[in-house]
Amino acid sequence: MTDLTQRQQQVLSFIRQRQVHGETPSRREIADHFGFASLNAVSSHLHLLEKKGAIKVVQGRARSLQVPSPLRSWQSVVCHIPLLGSIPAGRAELRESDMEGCVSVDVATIGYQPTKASFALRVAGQSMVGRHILDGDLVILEHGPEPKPGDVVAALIDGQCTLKTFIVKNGRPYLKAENPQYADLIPAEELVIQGVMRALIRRVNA
Amino acid sequence: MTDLTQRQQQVLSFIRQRQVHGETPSRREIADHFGFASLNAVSSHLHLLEKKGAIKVVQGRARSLQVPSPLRSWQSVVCHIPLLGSIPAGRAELRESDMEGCVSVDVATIGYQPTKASFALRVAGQSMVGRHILDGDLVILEHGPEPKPGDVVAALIDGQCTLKTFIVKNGRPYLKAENPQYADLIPAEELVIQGVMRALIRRVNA
DNA sequence: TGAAATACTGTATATTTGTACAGTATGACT
DNA sequence: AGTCATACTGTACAAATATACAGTATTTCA
Repeated sequence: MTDLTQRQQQVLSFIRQRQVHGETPSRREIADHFGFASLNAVSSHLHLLEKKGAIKVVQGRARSLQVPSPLRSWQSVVCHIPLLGSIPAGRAELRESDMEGCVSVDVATIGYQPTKASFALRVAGQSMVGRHILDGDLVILEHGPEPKPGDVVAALIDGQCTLKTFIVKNGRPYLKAENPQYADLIPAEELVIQGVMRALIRRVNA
Repeated sequence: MTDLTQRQQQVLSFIRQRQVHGETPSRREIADHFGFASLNAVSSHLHLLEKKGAIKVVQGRARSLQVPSPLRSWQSVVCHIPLLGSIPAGRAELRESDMEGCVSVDVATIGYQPTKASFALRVAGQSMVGRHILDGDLVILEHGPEPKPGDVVAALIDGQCTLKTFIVKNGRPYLKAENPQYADLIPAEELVIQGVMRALIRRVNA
């Protein structure tokens, strides 16, 4: 396959940019962007791009350019999970005011399909290093399901949302910190469990 | 704001589904999907959905329905990183044949803008537990940049791509495993460093 | 020098698409 | 009974859009 011309690359990356923002450009919009007076300038570029396999043109459909990529065939659905700063007492209603950001990950990577009851938290403190969860890590949790012994859960303790390990001792549930310095055991019945950990994302400073 | 009718929810989720696949449906396609004989059925639904704030209709533009969401304003650009099964010797050319999957994450979450030299690996073995990197974790790396002391790097050792810590001792670079059981020190000059770790994603089995 | 590919202008047209208007039917609520 | 919102059929039309054809200038390459 021939390589792309400079101009063709420009057109391609313009289409790509628009795709990211959720809109496939029409031929007229491409012409406007590059200052073309003629639509045929766009059309011929698109033809060449298709001939070289860089794009796929669906006949007769508006705004339906497709940019295939070797990655594309591996991609799974990307879902968006609210990153909460703090969880208010009571139910973990996902209020807009508590939202601090958004975590977007594909389903295959985190290994499960998030629901409306999914949310993310940023870990504060070293209390879970024993489970290899570090300060600053981003944890994705699921609100609702009953935790199993050994699960990492988020619980509301003194108004603060804290990560603990859920354990059962003598038939009674407890929460445990995974750090020798914070080796306290809290009866789980006194607490509201906000969610069960499902995934973790860590960024490493360059 | 009024709640959505059952039918309106159906229409909305159909639009959402198509959006995920990269295409916004036209009014005729929506009509076809639901078996409407009239376009006005679609139009009135869209009007009501817009009135209730569930969608945004851009006037006069084909396939330009937008589905706003409280999350939307927080979303950043999602990028797609190839998940490699094995890295062949020599340059880390991203060949299609080595691709095993695709990791999609947004830029804000992993904290940097990946390039074409970015790739992901699945961690095999316990050699990096000391750095809180576990067996099965997914690591995102950047090919190219010179590692700094203390960075986690992927290196090609005996044809296997392995994670190590990059350290400098007596002015000479070494690679070190972060596990007392594998406490060997390898001179870095003998090896090809494939990439520097930038982020980590861990999935927790439900 | 000549051929071929690229990069455009200019004009025209068929199709897709959005939009408007008129009307029917049904259920919920007052 | 009457009003209102919802959920459609049916028809028509204008704007947006894709597409085709004819032609020019420039570069590349043989």
